[in-house]
Amino acid sequence: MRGPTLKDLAEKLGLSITTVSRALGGYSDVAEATRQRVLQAAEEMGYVPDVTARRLQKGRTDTIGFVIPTFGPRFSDPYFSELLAGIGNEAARQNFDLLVSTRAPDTPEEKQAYRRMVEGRLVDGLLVVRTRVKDPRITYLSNLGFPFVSFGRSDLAVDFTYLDVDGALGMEWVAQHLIALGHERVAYISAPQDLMFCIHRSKGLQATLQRNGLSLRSGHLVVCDLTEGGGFKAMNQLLDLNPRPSAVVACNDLMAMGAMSAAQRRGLAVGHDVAITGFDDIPLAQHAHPPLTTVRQPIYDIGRRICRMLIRMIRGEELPERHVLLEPELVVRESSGIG
Amino acid sequence: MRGPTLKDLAEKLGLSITTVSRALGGYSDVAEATRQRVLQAAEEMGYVPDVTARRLQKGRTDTIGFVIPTFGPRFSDPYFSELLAGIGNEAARQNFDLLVSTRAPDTPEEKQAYRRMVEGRLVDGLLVVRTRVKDPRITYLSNLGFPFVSFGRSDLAVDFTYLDVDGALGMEWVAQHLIALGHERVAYISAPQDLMFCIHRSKGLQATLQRNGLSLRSGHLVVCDLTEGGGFKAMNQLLDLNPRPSAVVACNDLMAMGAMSAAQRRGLAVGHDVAITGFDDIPLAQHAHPPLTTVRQPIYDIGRRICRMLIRMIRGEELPERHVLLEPELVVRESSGIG
DNA sequence: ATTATATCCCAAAACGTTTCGGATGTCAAA
DNA sequence: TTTGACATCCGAAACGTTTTGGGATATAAT
Repeated sequence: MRGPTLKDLAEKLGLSITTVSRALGGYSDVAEATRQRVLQAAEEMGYVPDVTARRLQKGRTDTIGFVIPTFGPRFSDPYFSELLAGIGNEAARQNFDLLVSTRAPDTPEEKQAYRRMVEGRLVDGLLVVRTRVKDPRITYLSNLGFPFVSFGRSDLAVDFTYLDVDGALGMEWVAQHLIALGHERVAYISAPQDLMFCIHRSKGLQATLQRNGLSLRSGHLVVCDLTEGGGFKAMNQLLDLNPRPSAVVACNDLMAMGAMSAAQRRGLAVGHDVAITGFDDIPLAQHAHPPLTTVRQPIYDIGRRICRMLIRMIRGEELPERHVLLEPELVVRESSGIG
Repeated sequence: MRGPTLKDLAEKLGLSITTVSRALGGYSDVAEATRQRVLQAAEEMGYVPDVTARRLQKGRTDTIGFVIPTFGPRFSDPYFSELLAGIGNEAARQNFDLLVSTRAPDTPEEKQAYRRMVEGRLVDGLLVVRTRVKDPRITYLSNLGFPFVSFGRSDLAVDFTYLDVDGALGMEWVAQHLIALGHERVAYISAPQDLMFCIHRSKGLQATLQRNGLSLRSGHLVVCDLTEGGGFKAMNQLLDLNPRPSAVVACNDLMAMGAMSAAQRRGLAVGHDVAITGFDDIPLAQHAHPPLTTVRQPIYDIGRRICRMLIRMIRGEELPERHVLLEPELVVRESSGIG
């Protein structure tokens, strides 16, 4: 059941382990004829090097780690599957393996997953996503000098390599769009405020409103989790207000979909009686009814890019930019107003 | 930067590597006092065993592999993130690591990913999902006798361990539901017919229609990929027909959402002018507009379960059932008819 | 004939564990 | 005093690679 080893090959060929190894490694100090013999025997016997042994010897794993922050038992987020596809494809392209762990954020289990990957030397570098205020993961990794790239900034004093999307700018566009449509009672469905991306988006929204003489009235900011269910509940709260908001900005698309659902269940026409916007532009946004106005960030590409940055870092290459801030793109569809 | 090894600990304590190792391993042939000394020193120096070295010695990896079949660059599927969460959480609970690869199905790259994991001895077992007709992955793994559990059956002669949801039964219920509502012109948006789950669903649908004197008319079966975009295009084709179908059954929820979108873009009221159903019951189905009639399968639990089965298998334990077939559940919402 | 230079090959160490088979010392029973 | 039993510890081998630092042989230059 277990495959042949270098030793088996060497014995069969009457060569030393060293020579077989070097032949396969393409070293120039083995005769071309021998090399061919080795190659052929390896092929015949179905030799595949034992990755574990190689890792132990080389002192590196050629593996990158990714701890996915999952919430609750039903973690169903199209956003993450797309990010994962980007990361996975890029890793494969560069001959890296990908070790994945799914853990609830800010728990001992999450901490343990990071420690295991880092201190157990399971991976050469880590990808950190959904950065949080005073993110302990970043402190931990920075202190150790362990290679990592984060998708999202932080409010810590330490300097680290990250890629982020300018959420404040995205929300500025959303706000301007809504203001241009004449909305004055704008409400905001926010994710928990310890998430950095949420903080940036909130700031962008509120700053732009204020610059235009508006603001979130009391009760017009409601916090919920990042799911359709959360958005649904939050929207119901908002619609109980009197007067109710004329426009509702959600922190991501999933929440926006939930919000639309809540409005529609009350008989309101989204895009008419109330404007709703999201953030992310997941593929479903385009096929929602009505199609969702949102802010696009290239999730798949982001996955590839942070993965590429990390691998460069691991290889010890100099990164062209250690801090990347992407401009998102406003995508206007019908949920924010028809006509 | 690299952490301390057993050797470092042993030197510091004036003990042998063996004793330190056995002390940490909780063996009874080391004095309690020594054990405490070792434990404390390990704690102080922040000793964490090198997982790679341990793997090489033990001859197993305590890792399970999972190759996610991804389509195209934008692979955004809530279904998979939920499945992954189930798998990941169960694996972690049992102290297994999870190695993930993302590859397009039926490509040389996919084959290579499997070979690497198996023959490179990177994992102790594999999870196979989205089984296909004459699935080469199953043939490959069966021939080698490599431990794996599949989510989905196959049409191969070989016997292997699987868990599946009875798609035929699910579709039977969908069909009966639509027939009870009086529909006679039922159309079907199918996924590529080399996917086993699709075959089962198709059969269930067609058999039930036939048993009731109905059938899919020509042009009423259209095949597309498993995305919203696919469903959207397929639905447009169906709506160009004259007479157009009065009910459209989609092979999964994502496609159903696309189909709804297409119908609505033509001014049709879903659930009124045309009935639409899905399959999976992703969380978004509930918050679609109108909410989507669909068939529920417990994706998260399935993830946990196949993972648990695989780990049992790896541990050499006897499985209570090698073939599990779950009954899905019809969830009637408004997209199939209002009133 | 001697020395230099390639060319081809290999033994042994190393990576950090776990485990097998003793080795040593102590103490009680014979 | 010897024997056995027990408690505690350790040296060395093993897992399968890669790499280091030569060694042997043949050919070419002096």
